[in-house]
Amino acid sequence: MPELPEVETIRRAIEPCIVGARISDVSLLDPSIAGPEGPESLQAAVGATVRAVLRRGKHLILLLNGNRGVVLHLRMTGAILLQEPATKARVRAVLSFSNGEKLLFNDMRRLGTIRHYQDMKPLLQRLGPEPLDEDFTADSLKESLSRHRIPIKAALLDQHIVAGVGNMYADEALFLARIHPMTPARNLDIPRVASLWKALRQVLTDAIGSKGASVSTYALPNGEHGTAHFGFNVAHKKGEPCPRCGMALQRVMVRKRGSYYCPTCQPPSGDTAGG
DNA sequence: CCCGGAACCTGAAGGC
DNA sequence: TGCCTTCAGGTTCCGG
Repeated sequence: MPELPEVETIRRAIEPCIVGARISDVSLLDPSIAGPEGPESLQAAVGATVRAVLRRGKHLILLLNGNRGVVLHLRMTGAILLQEPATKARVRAVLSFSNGEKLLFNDMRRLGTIRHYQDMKPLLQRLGPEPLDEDFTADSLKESLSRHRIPIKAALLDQHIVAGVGNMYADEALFLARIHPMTPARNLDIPRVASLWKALRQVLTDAIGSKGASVSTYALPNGEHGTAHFGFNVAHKKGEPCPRCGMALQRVMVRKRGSYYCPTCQPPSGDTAGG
């Protein structure tokens, strides 16, 4: 499941291959990948030069002239490949470039999208802060969380509150910060928010260093696997002993999302709803 | 505004 | 063995 570290890893891999090149062809083997705008809308990108490859949250952005952009979102099972896959591929789209490079959009479940934006500004502005940027501080996170009474786990998954965090890294950050996933966001005091802020940045930075977590279908554009999942403490580890205290890790549903945590290290606070 | 739930999608896993 | 149901989760949309 590609989250910020996985998309950032992909960005770094493809950037040197396509920056400065011209998009020579956009081929949609599965037209539904273009979303409601329809496959024709993507033809507007043909002929444009890739000025930069950016990441914003979980969005991968090929920045074109005039603040236009081609935006790829991998959703659950999407992957970007720079070469023909060895086996079991579900290639939904192929972007070809003037320098001979090809980007293959592989996606088993067909939830991923590719879109052309005439102006990137609306997308960039509606997303929350980048958790690894300097303007994302413990104070700004506290200010944002204080406006929501939803469970902190749900708040971390809200892309308007912080961009790029998904189910795995939300659970890992909450474990490091010793916060129960059901705790109402606005009830976290400054010290606990500061712990969470630090944990979020730690978890995401470490995962980028490990080139992402290859659970499910995620792989690098050259087919290699990331290793971040080997460092996980709680994600997808129901029943295994907590690495800190040894207690069996539990899994609960928070807003329909499987949430892994240690019942001892992350006890429900007195004000935790639904505990 | 705030919040919960459905829908999208397909392969794996579990029940009978 | 095999059919059927449920689950996985990022995002958007809809309704109370």
